[in-house]
Amino acid sequence: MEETSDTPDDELDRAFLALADPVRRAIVARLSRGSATVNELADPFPISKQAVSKHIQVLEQAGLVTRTRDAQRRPVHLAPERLEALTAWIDRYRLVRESQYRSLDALLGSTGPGAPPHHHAPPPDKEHPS
Amino acid sequence: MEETSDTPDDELDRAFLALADPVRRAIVARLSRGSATVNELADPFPISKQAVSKHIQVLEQAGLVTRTRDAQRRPVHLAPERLEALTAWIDRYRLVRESQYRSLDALLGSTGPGAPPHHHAPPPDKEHPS
DNA sequence: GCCTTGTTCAACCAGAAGGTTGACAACACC
DNA sequence: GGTGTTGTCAACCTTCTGGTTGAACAAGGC
Repeated sequence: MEETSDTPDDELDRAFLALADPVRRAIVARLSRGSATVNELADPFPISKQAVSKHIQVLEQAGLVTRTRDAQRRPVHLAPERLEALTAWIDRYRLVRESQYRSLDALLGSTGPGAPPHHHAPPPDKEHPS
Repeated sequence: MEETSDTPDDELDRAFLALADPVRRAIVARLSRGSATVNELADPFPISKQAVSKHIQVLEQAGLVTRTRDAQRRPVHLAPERLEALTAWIDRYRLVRESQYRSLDALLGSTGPGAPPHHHAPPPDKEHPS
């Protein structure tokens, strides 16, 4: 069981943070139907183009979109691999594995922030998620 | 506007935002192996318990964890449904249809200044493709 | 009743996020 | 060459976030 097999913490940070904004999610949704330019992306939103440009930069730094150059236009394309990395992360924890692991790990030992936790062996409480 | 059927924007906001922090992701990872109390969760992190308590509140408001009461303890449990809602959202956009992708060139070529004619004929989905 | 454990509340602070406006670079068109 | 479109950069403002410390509340144990 490897955590973060190919996705560093920073990248997960940026990717989740990028999707934590409705404007950026709408941009992703729109890009999934085809690439678009900044103006096209900015059009449906009541905010300035500069703000949308910033959103796109956030998405780009998160690895969720890429950009090419076509004259003065900078078309934006969705980069689905990063989205798959997110589902990969989530899928590791969607399934709550209970009984057998609980005895091993109720506490933890060696984890700093940013590193996935390991296990220890202290007094587990017996609450199960309904 | 039929957002209420699936996952409202606010909930997605909170859920993605909650996962955009390495401490909170580590808490989720930890909880996937079994429920834990605030003290247990706070132990591996170099931050105060109050800070961890805040993180847990963020996760709770995001619907990612639930809490019960056990004497003076407040054990925290993972709530996998919300995680599945996130993968459900992502899965809508992971798949980029190639035909539209290819039509990028046509789009770029035809979208003139003044930008009136968007000629995307095959829009199978709107905001939420199933 | 009092003390200990577990958790939260309140006030506060530094830094980042998201928005604005204005100016400017790059390129196309006339 | 001048004009206009596309997009970004810079400065600025406001709000939110993540952290701190210190005190307070809740439930058992003595």
